[in-house]
Amino acid sequence: MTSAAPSSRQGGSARTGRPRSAEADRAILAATREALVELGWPGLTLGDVAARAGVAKTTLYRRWPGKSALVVDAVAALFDERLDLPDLGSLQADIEGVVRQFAALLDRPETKTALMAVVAESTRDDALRERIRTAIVDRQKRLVLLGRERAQARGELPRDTDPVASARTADLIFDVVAGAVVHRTLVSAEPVDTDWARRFAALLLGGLTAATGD
Amino acid sequence: MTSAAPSSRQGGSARTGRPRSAEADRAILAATREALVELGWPGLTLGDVAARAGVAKTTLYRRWPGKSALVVDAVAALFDERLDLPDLGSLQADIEGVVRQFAALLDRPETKTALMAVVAESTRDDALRERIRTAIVDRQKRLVLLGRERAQARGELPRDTDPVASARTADLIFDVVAGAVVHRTLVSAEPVDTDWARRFAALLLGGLTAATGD
Amino acid sequence: MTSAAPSSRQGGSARTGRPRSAEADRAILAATREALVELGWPGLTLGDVAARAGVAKTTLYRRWPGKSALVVDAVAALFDERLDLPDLGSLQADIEGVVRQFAALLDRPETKTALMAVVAESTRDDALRERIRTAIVDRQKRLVLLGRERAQARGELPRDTDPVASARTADLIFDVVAGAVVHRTLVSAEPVDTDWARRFAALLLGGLTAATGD
Amino acid sequence: MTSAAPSSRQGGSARTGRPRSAEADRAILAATREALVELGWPGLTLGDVAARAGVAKTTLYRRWPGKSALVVDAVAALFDERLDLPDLGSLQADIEGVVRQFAALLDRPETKTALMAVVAESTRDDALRERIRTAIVDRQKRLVLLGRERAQARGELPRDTDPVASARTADLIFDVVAGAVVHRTLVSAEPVDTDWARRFAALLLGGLTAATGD
DNA sequence: CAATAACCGAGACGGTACGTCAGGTCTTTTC
DNA sequence: GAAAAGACCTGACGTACCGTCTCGGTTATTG
Repeated sequence: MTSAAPSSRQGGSARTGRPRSAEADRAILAATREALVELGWPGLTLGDVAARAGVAKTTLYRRWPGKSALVVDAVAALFDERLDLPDLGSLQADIEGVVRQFAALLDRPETKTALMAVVAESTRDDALRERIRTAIVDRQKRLVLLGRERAQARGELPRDTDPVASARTADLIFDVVAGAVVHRTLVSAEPVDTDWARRFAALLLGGLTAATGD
Repeated sequence: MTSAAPSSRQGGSARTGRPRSAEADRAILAATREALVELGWPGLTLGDVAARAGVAKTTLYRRWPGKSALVVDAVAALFDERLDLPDLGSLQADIEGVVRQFAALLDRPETKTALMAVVAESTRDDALRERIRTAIVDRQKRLVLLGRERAQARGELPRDTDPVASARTADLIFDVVAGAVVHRTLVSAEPVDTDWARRFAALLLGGLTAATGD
Repeated sequence: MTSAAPSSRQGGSARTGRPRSAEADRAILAATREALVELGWPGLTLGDVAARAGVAKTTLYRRWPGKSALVVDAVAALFDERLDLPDLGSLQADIEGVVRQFAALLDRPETKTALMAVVAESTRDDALRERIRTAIVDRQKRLVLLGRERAQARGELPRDTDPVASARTADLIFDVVAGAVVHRTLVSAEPVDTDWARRFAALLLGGLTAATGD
Repeated sequence: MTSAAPSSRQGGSARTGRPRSAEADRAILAATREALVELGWPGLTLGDVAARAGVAKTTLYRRWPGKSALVVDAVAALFDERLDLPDLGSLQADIEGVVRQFAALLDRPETKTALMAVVAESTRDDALRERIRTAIVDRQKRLVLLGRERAQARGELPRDTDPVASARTADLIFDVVAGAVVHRTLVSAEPVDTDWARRFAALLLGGLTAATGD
């Protein structure tokens, strides 16, 4: 499940000339993550990334529109790699598990420093917001859907009746889970330990099961 | 309820010399908010702020260590002004109310663009993180405490028994509420409308009342 | 007789990449002289020079280490242009001529204000002193050598026997002539008029012819 | 023969109020020389001088109009102290002696770095030029006059007949001697050793005795 | 001996230039 | 025609020093 490709050539009929090096793409994204670890978002410069990747700055600008988009692509791969939903036997356990995975991901220096920054930029850049949505947000909503399916199969949650309400609830849950973990980790700057994960999962689970009707 | 003063002179024994102009502080913070509205976080420069405030750049650097800290102070005042917790008769209504207030605050151009940016910077700057905590986070936790008190008075929530657990729960709720609203607004980039607020409040309320013990 | 080029790329093997604009060099040096005329040495700023030359400040710093070095190069060209030694028929006349030329040069606003300033800076900056020596001092010693040759051809001075002593004497004469004119013009702040030039030339000529041996 | 007092109160009728501290004057001038030695002219700042002297910057500005004037006063005292004209028995020896004294003075870090700088500034500041003239130049012309008197007493030079021509010649000699030594020391940056002093004195002496008429 | 006037230290103030750095673009030569 | 190299323009950065100002407080002379 390879993550987002960089912006492919826009013009349709491009066949002639030297082809773009695929190796360069990998090197650039790896260099970006590496630089992010060492320097953090504010210290990361495209010139430095280019130098680490053994690539000219020009090449970099030919493929990404700027620093933010590059970082989104570099970080998105980590989300695919690091987040999954192993079946832990109960919805409570599954929630705890994904919460702790997500917290661990946010604790990595690459993501910790970069995620809020690109979100901040995205408030003024629609293309960037769209890139974040497709490369990160929408891809990870699968976890919510999968978790609910399993819980329904186990009988922990009722079957969906209205598909529209179902989708809205999934979005709500995603915002609550992701938002709470991000806020705990980056704003409150407190650890997401076993205790917190358990208490958060209990709160969420209580809310989900209490809301019989709506 | 005046919000955080800028970094006062660190040396304790400061009585001599020309005193700092209090007028300048006000002008600088106002200019910062104004510039934030017009230019957004990335476009905001300290030189421009100084010019708008009719103040020299050096004056600005004498009082704040940098752009981020200044913005935190400038924005913190808005949180004090814009967030309160009028008694709407029920916990559900109180939650809905504060959620919508907070969402409205995050929709203002000053905060939308700046808040995530300073949080991003704070991941690499302990002093900045501390400033955010004292100027914004800790101050707004009062809303959670007040809401719970009222709900307890109404009999909607049980009385606290263990003060330690009580404090931990307050923190959890704060992370959930603030995180969910921020994520909905800035990451998912969807509106916090009446419906969402109602459904979120119901979810949270369910979780709170379901968790009898713990 | 084009004067000193600015500091060329230090690394030897530079062939690739965009070459430095030769046009920029000319524009910068011209702008420097122009700014020097209008603002004088203390008022001259590199930012202003860059703006006049239609060039970025960085371009300027890429080629010169600072204000002083730039001014040396800018002024050196004037020395090449403005000083020569037309054959006026006698050593006395030749000395008078070059003295008045030099005084006229020192009376120009570009040189008057800048020359002493860079010499002052050079007392603490070896690289600058070396630049002054190669770009100005050594180049103008040619005038002394040429004048002596002519005088010898006319029989006004004896032929050199010892080349070492000859060089030392040339240096001495250069210091005396240049030093006296500079001191008269800038320190005593009195004009180098016909009378002064004639009396100075007579003094020097007397010294030269009196010293038969060494 | 105490050298120039700093600018006294301009208003005539000042008698009342606290008088200016004479101690401060001494401390400031000493601090100036000290800072000049350590930092050189370009690195010397009035704030630093004030701190060294244990004095407020205000006090300093109350007495001198700026950096240059202060330095002139600080340096002028050295000229008085370090230059004299002991009778060495012949005009040649006297010239050599004063030349070497002057060169030694110019080799001190205070003077080396400061002298050209204030001269440079004086080209744009008439008050400063006047201060240099009265505090330094005119005071040291005494050496020329004294040397000539002695040489006349010894019979090495003819008695003056025309007082006007006599004064003009003294000025010329002063420019030649001071100029040559300054140029040798600061521009050519070569040492004024025994040999150079002897050859220079010989040249000058030759010029003086050759010029019978005129 | 009180009033007054000028001094003093400290340090904040508005300015201005500094030299550096990053973002992007453009121009070469090489592959 | 893409790639590497590197010069280019733009514009902000944070610092330093300038010379002025505003404080609280300290000497002197004058009344």
